[in-house]
Amino acid sequence: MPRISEPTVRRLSQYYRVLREVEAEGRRLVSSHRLGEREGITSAQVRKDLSMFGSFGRRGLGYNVAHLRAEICAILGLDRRWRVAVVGAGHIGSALVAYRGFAELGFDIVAIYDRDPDRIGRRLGELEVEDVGVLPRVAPGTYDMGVIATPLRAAQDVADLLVAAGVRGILNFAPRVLQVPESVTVRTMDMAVEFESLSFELSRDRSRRRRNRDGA
Amino acid sequence: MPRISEPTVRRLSQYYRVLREVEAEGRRLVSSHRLGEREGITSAQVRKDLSMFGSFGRRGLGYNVAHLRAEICAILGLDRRWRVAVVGAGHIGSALVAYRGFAELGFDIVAIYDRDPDRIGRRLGELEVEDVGVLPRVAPGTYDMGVIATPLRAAQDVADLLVAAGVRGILNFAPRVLQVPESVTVRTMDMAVEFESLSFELSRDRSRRRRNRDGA
DNA sequence: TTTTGTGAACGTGTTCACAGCG
DNA sequence: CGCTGTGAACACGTTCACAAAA
Repeated sequence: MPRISEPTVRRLSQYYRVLREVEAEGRRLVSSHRLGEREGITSAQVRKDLSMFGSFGRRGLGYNVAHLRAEICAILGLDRRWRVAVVGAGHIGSALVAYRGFAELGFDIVAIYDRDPDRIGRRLGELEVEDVGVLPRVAPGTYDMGVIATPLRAAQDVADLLVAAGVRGILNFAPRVLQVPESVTVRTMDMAVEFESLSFELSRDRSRRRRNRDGA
Repeated sequence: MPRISEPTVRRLSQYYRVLREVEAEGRRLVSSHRLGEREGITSAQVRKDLSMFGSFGRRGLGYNVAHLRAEICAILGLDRRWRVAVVGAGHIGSALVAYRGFAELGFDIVAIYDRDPDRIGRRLGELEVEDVGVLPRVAPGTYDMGVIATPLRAAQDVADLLVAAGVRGILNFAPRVLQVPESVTVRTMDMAVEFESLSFELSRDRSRRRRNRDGA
């Protein structure tokens, strides 16, 4: 199996989304063209991405929707459930706990922590906000992933706590690059960067605009 | 001025952040090495990025912090204020309105809309939730940018409304690629893609792990 | 004929390495 | 000597174009 690039993984996620839609529409087969179209991806790119993992299609016909969906599901590691701990019970943390879409994909938010005594003990859906002080005492392996939804100043400390608790992946909402061991993967959602990239684009001369790219 | 790539713009945003920190620390000069270090960017990359816009440094010394900060501020279009309308007064929309960090960068959230009668009229900080039905009647130019923080099914309709209202940039939290005219720029924050890219990474054999990348 | 799978060509972004200047 | 600015080399991702298969 060749090295898989980050853009390829992100697109697999998009194909997976389209496949679920297409499956719901009752189609049995889908071409690389149709598969990429909805997400603005060329058919050549779709075929190249999929060919990294095997030959899933049939020449002249396309891909079997159910089969390809199952393959990508396994490739992305979505054929199991992931236990996620959220740290920070502010707006973002609450939003994540309230949103049901992640559980559908296999990501169960099983705990939410905060430092603020006013928040500790409050109910959020099925969960009760726990004191982040007890996080260092959870058994390793309790959580697979952590989400950092705290103010900036707490982010690195929380990252350290999550790493100590044995998480192997972190989704970070704080606008800062986190120091973590090589064995831990971090993805940062940086809204400031997105806003600023919009303002850069809007500040440019209209006449020299390029194709409208979308991070999707 | 050469064509500026998307990764370069995102890094400018990161340099800008470091420069504000470094300025607060009272430093007058900063080297390309120090400037990139905190965000995990090499000094060569820093110099290359900056050289796209001019020669801001002094050989043997580095860059003047205040001056470079002002230059990047202008390049990113942060030397003015941007009027932002948020559509969707759920958790994400509320989080954006409550967070003060964006105003510091020049992004003023000046309105929040929703469709739900239970939410319309409610106060969120300084704002009152307005009926999204009145959005088509705002004067063009009232908003520079829009944020889509609605459920998936409403996203494209809201995008159309925002475009009709004359916004030129959209920050989209719905997991879907939006159809907009070429003159409008969209950036999508897709949490499902981020979660799935984490699960892909965590599912891979540890031994073949690569350098830990961070989208920052 | 349709559509995949894929090497080869291409384009773009990153890194190297060093000349140039302070 | 230190650090920037930058062409040249390199690595990587995308697109092309076509043989192969249904």
